[in-house]
Amino acid sequence: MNLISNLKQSTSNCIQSLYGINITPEQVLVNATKPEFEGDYTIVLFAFVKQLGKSPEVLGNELGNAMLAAMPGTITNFNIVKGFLNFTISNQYWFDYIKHLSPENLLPKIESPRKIMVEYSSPNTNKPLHLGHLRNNFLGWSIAEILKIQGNDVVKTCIVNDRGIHICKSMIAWQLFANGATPEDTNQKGDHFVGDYYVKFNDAYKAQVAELVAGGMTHDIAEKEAPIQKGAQEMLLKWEQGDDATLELWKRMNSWVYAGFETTYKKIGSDFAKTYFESNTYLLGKELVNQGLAKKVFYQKEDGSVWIDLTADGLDEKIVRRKDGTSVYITQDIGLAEMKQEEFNTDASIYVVGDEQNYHFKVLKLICQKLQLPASDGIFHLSYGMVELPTGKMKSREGTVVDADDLVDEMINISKEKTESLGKVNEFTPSQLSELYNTIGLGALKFFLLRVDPKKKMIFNPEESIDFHGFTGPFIQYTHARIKSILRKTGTSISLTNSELLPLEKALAIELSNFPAVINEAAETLDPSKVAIYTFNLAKLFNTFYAEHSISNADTEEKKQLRIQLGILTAATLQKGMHVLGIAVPEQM
RNA sequence: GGUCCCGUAGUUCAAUGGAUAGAACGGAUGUUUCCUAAACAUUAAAUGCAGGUUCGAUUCCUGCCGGGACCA
Repeated sequence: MNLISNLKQSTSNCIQSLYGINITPEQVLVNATKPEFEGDYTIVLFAFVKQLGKSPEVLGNELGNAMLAAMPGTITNFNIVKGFLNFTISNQYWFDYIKHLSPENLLPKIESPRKIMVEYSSPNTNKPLHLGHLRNNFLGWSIAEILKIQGNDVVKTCIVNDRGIHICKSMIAWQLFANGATPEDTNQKGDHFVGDYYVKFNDAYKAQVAELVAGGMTHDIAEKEAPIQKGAQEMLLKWEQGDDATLELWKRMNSWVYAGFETTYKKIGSDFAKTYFESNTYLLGKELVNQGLAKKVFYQKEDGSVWIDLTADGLDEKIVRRKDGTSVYITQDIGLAEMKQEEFNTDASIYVVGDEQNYHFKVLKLICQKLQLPASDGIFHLSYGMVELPTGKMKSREGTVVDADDLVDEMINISKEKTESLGKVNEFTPSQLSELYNTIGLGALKFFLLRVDPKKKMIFNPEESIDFHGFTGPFIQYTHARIKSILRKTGTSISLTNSELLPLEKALAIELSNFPAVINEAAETLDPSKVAIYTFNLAKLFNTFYAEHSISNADTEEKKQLRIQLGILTAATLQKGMHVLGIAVPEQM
């Protein structure tokens, strides 16, 4: 049990034995003591003052003395300022703490691991990945790793939206404008190649609409009558009828896209235990709709369309099957939920999907619950905010998207220039250099996107490149590399003897001890930014320590040993923290 | 029309109802005979507006103003 839990439990026990009143450990608020006051941890007394009918001073004294007796050797002193009871923790406690900590036991495994699915990425096959997808990919991967490092069994999955009208748009544009060209001919990445035809479709479509409007047609009708739009719709119909030529073209173009995606996924580190394709799953939901009709979860209107009434749950009525019998988006998701559950039988299923779909997922979960699908209570929508440009939302049709591959390449380039200008790794081989540039460039990008609370929308300014200084990935990578550089010189076999910790040494010990709680909180709230902020604070604290105290030239041998141990533990904690963010830390940079 | 989310230094982000609202970038000023200056130190700078609940509100409630998303 960690110190903070002990303090809470002990406070609860002491209040029980002093006053006979039951306060649960969870009700006890323990904070780190503010630097301007004496002490390490603070218990906020105000919460109990009224219930216990004591003044904060009297309560503080009685509780303080009882705690002193309850945790001998750990608590050495206490003081009371207003309603705050500050405890000083013994030097011996912290010394023993870091003595027994090692890179192998930084994180205790949780007692009751669960099997959890994380679905993320979810690309469309009509265009390449953009900045928004990067946030999704990094978040999904990180959440999965955070849950995994706790000891859970995690399955990463991906659903590819590989069918529908948007795919047909790229297909028809290719037929019309490509003259049979392929990605190989044009030396282009397949996803970009196909994406270009999606853009070409929209350009042609706009031109045709404008022409029709000029000829006297209203805008609304022109949008429906534009020949290229009609062509796309006919193509969709043919696809659904299983027309051979259409299916062949569809498979061919999708295969180009998958090759492109694979390159990008490999580069950014996304991986999946299983990839689902909507073209394989979209029919399944229909059967569940029939079952739902039989169970009277759904009802049919006169025109034949099928609905669910969610007004009792504070939502609207929602269509689940069109009058022509075709499935809607949510029907497919019901089918997919069932399919995943059958295959993996997980306790929980986390969907990493943008917050524009909040309503959709509320409905999905409710429907699954009402259909009594297994584990539908475990459905959780990890809703993240959009990445916006200073000018507003990114729109692929208007060419205002920040392309994922371009951005990744740019970041790697900047890290190359920066590294070269510093000239610290001149002895690296070309392949080591290239790996380092990747590590740093991607580290900067991933950290930038993960350091913000996922729920909040974030703004990305393409005019200003992502920083390599301050609250950034490279800052932490640098701190790690510097520690490793020291450890290469001092060696890492050490023997610790008792010594009095200096304030910065103690501060490091306390910060290191917070790591498990941070991981647990990040897992509970599904928020990697907690880990990002923690690793930054730890690195910053170590840098302050580094500037203040020498490790290899410490005054005494026992100090040197102690500081080497702090270095080992800090480096290992930074490495683990960054790992769950998908960021590698170099030995040298 | 209905539902939901968001307004914190110049900018991008923090702050389970707790002490004097933290960081980073940008601005100003310093630090390299000594373990990597992608670093460290000092400094100026903010809770949209008006009420309410509370010992205590950036946080909870109401209204307003401003931005965004979704449903039909």
